[in-house]
Amino acid sequence: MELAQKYQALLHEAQRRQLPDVAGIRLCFQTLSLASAIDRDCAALLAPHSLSEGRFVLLFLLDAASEGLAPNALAEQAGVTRATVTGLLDGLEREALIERQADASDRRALHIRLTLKGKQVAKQVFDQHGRWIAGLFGNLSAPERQQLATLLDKVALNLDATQSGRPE
Amino acid sequence: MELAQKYQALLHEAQRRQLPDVAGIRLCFQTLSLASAIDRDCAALLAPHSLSEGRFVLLFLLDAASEGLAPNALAEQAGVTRATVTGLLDGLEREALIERQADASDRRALHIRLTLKGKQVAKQVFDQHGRWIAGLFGNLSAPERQQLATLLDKVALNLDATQSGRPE
DNA sequence: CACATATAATTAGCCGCCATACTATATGGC
DNA sequence: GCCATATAGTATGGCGGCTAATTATATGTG
Repeated sequence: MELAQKYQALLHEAQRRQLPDVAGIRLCFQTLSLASAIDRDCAALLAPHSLSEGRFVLLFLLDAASEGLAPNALAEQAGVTRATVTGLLDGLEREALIERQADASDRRALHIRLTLKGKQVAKQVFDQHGRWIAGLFGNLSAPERQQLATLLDKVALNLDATQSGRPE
Repeated sequence: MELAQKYQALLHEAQRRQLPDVAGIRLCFQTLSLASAIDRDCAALLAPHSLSEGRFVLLFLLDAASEGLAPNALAEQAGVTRATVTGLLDGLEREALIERQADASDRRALHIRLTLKGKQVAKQVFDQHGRWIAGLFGNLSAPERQQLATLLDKVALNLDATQSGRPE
């Protein structure tokens, strides 16, 4: 695997300094590089539709909610702040994929719905995205996948443990 | 492992729709979630020193170059654009960790060096960072680490293959 | 030497994330 | 009903990534 350039530079230096556990550093950088590569690949897939990952997530959530959703519900489900949702919705509205409608029972609130165009793009993109993501681990056997999932879980567990133990 | 909120929402919906290969989707989200968690953990470690990951990388590279480095060299090694380096250096300069000096032989160019404060912070942070990163995979056995590395490499290989095969 | 081209560092604008503040509105207790 | 508090969506500014443009400088060719 080719590590992202910054990780190559850092790793090269870690080796030069003969830091302990260079292999652990390398493993970390492998994980991060792979994640970056996946993100980059995903972005390339979404860009022709004028979508970013953030916009894609909102599109997906809205497609699943026939009655529309309020921005704060979108924020909750997407795991970002309301402020961020405003910007993402601005982009989607600019592309005529969504429309903002007033809420009848709460003058502060909005309902966000997909336009017809939005629904069409959604259908197209989800199909494409689904096929792409299904192929990501396509060269791993079922046992290998299980193995990978278990190992990732184990690392995440360690991360959670060290994080909660941090005296901050 | 607890997936990032947006992935939980997407996965929930993928399950609801009975998409094929939900396990593959889940595996992808596990990888991305772990990477995000590592990034977040790293950011928490660096923040008390007024450093972000980007700044840390530059600090590290500069610490390794006793004669200083030019911004374009930093950009190359860090794998970002010169424009991005300018912003990062601005931040580091603001914190008095670096100084910009004119290059005697090329009026367009600069030399970037660590200040004394910069060297001290660097020493402290690298020590801390090294211990942190060494502990990341601390709960994996040596064979498990090897396994994880191999699996990550394999996925990355697949990603590279599908990417170069893309007719763009 | 003149000039076309390339390069260095920075600026400006876009994007997506955050936190904070703001304006308008809703809620609940007294 | 009044008022303190909370909430909805947005604006603003910071940050770090990008691209393209800019100004100053360097290079190479004829």
